[in-house]
Amino acid sequence: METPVTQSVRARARAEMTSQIKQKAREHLAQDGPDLSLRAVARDLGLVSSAVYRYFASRDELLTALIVDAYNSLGAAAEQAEAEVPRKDVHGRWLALGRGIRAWARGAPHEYALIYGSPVPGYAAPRDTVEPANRPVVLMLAIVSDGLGRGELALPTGERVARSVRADLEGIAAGLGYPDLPVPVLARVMTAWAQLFGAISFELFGRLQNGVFDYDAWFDYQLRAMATHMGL
Amino acid sequence: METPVTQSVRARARAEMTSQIKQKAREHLAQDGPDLSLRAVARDLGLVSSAVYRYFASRDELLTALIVDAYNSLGAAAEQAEAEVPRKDVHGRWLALGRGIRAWARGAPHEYALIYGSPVPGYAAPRDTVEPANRPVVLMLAIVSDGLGRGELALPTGERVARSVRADLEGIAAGLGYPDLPVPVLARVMTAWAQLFGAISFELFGRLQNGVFDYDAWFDYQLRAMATHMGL
DNA sequence: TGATTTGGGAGAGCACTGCTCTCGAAACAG
DNA sequence: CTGTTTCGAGAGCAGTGCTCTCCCAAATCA
Repeated sequence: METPVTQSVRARARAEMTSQIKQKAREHLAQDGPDLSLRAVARDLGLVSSAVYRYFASRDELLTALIVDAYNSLGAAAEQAEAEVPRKDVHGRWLALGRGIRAWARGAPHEYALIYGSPVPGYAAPRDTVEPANRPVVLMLAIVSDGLGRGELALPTGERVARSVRADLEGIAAGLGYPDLPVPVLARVMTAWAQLFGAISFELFGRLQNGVFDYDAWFDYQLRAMATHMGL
Repeated sequence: METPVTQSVRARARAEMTSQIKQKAREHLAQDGPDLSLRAVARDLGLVSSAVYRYFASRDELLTALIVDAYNSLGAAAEQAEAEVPRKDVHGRWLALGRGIRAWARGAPHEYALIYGSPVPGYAAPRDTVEPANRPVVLMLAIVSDGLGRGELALPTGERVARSVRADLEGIAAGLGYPDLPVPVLARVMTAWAQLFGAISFELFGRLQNGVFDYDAWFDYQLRAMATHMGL
């Protein structure tokens, strides 16, 4: 019942090399922008370009790996930030979640651009990415769900939601493990999710330059505004 | 006092060629994604690659020209859509504006990605782009300003805006020609602007695939939600 | 142990890219 | 008609993604 050590040596070397390539690629991405050069990565690792193809079948596959990693990294950061707030403080949990996501994005803007910027040409999101990509949304649903259970969520009233939208939202919520959330709440959460993404993108992509200077405060304002919108 | 016809011939030919290059570039962008190949554009025009450099100093400069055009195209589409609604119907004007922007984006997704996706590596927004880029925001301010004047805008109450945010927002509004709008209104308009952008980006970049199917209805819901948020 | 399969790096090479340079011809100006 | 400007052609450079062959060392099997 021993682990196959011999194979493990090779496997470990391979895993090591793979993560080294990804790491160098991330550095190049941060340094030289999104036009990632496989050859440059190989050079920095003392490799010849063709050697990299033993680990990634193409440049796109490398990028896909980086995208998957970025989704997971963002998801972990979001979950950790949110977890540090007492469960009963649903408003604080939302703020922490938003701030955590923004902090991660500011710390790794190129990886943020990778997953939330314009999609890469040849790239079609593989199955690996959809689950980690949903982690922040799942967190949002968990927060409003808790708020609802604790009676700390103001249910939206007078909400008119088209039937098709209702169906779509119910499908999404069911797929993410929250089949019982009221549709108006879902609608507002998804609206806030788009707002959050838009706010961060505006900041990181420089769309507010020479207009907003105190980005921290502006982002916080928006977080609170959407909290109110969601009834938190 | 005649126009210099002789020079005009050359100038016209040059303008013609310039716009042909841009047009073909747009087609390639739509066909083959954002990795625009100058040589391919030249080939399609029966030119050798170096000839293109008589018109654009670099690939980046061509892209910049396309970006400026895209901003203006979007601005014009937004203004036209908004103009078709009676002035007194401020709610309808907001809906028309949002739908117009989305329609333009869906009709030219690659140009939308060019201006609202991740920024191009070497590219720093030149002065030419900031004015056309602001046109949609100016429209939004015009709508809420009209709504305020006509008493059709519900002023937000209980809004707490940090001092630095207040200053930033006032600066933005003043720079866009609406120095007298109340800060809470401004804050909500800018929040809605980010939401609008986020909603369109999610749709176009496929971030809601297998979740939302009736994109029209979902977008309309969000537009109405943000209208309420702005007091329209 | 010895033979053999396998993994992975090196190197050459192909087609492509952005960009620069020189050259020549046409269009313009005086 | 002469000189100048404009602009396309072509060659060439350095870089790219990717493929192929070669080859060696390490792991596997007999």
